[in-house]
Amino acid sequence: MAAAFSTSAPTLPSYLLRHPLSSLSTRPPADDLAHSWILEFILSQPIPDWLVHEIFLSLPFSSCTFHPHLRKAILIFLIASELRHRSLSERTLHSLELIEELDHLRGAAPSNRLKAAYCAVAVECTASAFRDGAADFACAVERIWMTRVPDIMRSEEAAGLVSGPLIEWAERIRGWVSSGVGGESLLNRDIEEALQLVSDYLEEAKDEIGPPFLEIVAMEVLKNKMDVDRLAEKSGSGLADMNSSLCKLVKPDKGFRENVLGEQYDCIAGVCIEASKADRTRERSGALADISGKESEGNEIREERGCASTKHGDVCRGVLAFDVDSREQEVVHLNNGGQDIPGSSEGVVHNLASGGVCQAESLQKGCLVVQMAAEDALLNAPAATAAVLASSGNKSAKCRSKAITASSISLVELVPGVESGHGAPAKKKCTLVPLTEFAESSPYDFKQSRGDKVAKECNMDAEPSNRRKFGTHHRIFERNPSAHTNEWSDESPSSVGKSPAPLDKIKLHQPTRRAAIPHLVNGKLIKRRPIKKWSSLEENTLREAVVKYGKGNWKLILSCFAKIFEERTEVDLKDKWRAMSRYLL
DNA sequence: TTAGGGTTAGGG
DNA sequence: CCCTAACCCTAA
Repeated sequence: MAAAFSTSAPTLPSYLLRHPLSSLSTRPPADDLAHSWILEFILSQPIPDWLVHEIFLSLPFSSCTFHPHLRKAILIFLIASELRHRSLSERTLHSLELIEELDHLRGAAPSNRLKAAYCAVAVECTASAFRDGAADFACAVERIWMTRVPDIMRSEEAAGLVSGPLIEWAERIRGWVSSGVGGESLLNRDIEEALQLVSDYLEEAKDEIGPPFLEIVAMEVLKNKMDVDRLAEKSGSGLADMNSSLCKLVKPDKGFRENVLGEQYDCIAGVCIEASKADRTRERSGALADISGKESEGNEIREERGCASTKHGDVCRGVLAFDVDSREQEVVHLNNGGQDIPGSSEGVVHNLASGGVCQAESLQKGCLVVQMAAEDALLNAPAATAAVLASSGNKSAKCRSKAITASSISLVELVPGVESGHGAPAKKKCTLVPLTEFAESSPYDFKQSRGDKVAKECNMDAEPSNRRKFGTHHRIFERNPSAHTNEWSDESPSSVGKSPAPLDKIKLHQPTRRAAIPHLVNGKLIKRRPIKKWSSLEENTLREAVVKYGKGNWKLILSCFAKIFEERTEVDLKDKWRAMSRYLL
């Protein structure tokens, strides 16, 4: 269907063409168009950040080039994510710089709110470092005020971030550093002010980029009952499929609803179910999962009531059950032009705090339009979802995609690979590219116009020295080596105070492990971990987890039952299952 | 990250 | 000493 859109775009209704992601002049590779729509839609949904990331990784983008509009949406999402965690870091600064460069590229005037937010974040980062100690403060001043800020002042693209207050702060802080006095006033700063300014800018930015393409399409379909016959007639066979789909969507027959639409809901339901489970695991430090079924109160009820079912007809029960904070829940009936969505008699549980009915409707629209407009990607949605589920915390599983046909999804093989040995054909290296990197990937239109100057090296393993520099300023298409904060990882106590984790890998929750490397204890060399007998709880959990997730998904199982499998490794799980299998045989 | 072979600790 | 469970190593 994406191909149909790309080849017969002139016949598209004008309201579709108004959206940046439908622009003929800036169209990404056809295969990626639908994925861009989906990603843009997903970014706007009230689902956990890590899940957005997982879905993103499951979208088989064929190219590393992204539309500036999509990149801006990603950057806004990343900043919003930090805001939700009440965390402002130099990564926030970096994201704001990237946004300013994107705005500059399209000729948009610098935003005053953006300037204010940038200044506030820069000061807050400095204040935060100041609170951490003199050494951190000195480093932060060096990075932010001696390097970053002068760089943006010099650079053409990010100069729009420079404001009077920023210059004043730069002078003030440099003065403090040189004189050694006066910095104490930084301690009195309130992060709330910075958070509010960033929040204000985000509101403006979200208004500016507007609703997702898919939502606009869905809105039109649902409101105006798009004249699909006329559209199809105009477009010829290219849109015949869309015509057919639209007819079914607007007037869905039972079979279609159950078999096709239901499947889409099934996918999303599955993702959300796992989101709910995994979030519970994370949020409660792994206090999960009495899988014997004793746990049946509060949020868990959602799952037991029906979320766990993935059979058609059941899939809409408790679809959006990813709220883990026991916030108010409400059952909302989805309605499609007076007709219930299949299986929706029980309604959709969703998070009112995140947008209420609109969110449920958005999801509904997304499903409808995804079915209509992104057939290429969404026909593979079950496989993609399976990949998400199978690889939550198990990234390489995506490369193998056991449960997925090879043709169905290329997943994260987005990164130009390294040559394999023995003269074998070059393989794509299965390197995961976090959303942050794609937000920084070069826009295809800009890339073409500027040649290799801005070409992004997608291989995250590449040495920074291989990357083009633009003075000392961190170019929009380069990673920022000084950016701190790893928003995709759960902060572990052991990581506090240490160097930030590399940003090119997603970190999922890891249970604490017993020391495995040979080490000295009281002068005695410990070569291996002490033997820890498996409890019956662990054994039972493992049995049920294998039934649930399948043998071989040890990382996923460990992640889901981190609390129960405390101090176990995925290899331990594998070994134990092997031993148990032997016993059973 | 996983699978499978190898090694080690501990109980009988 | 043997057996088994738990743990380790390493190729793919």
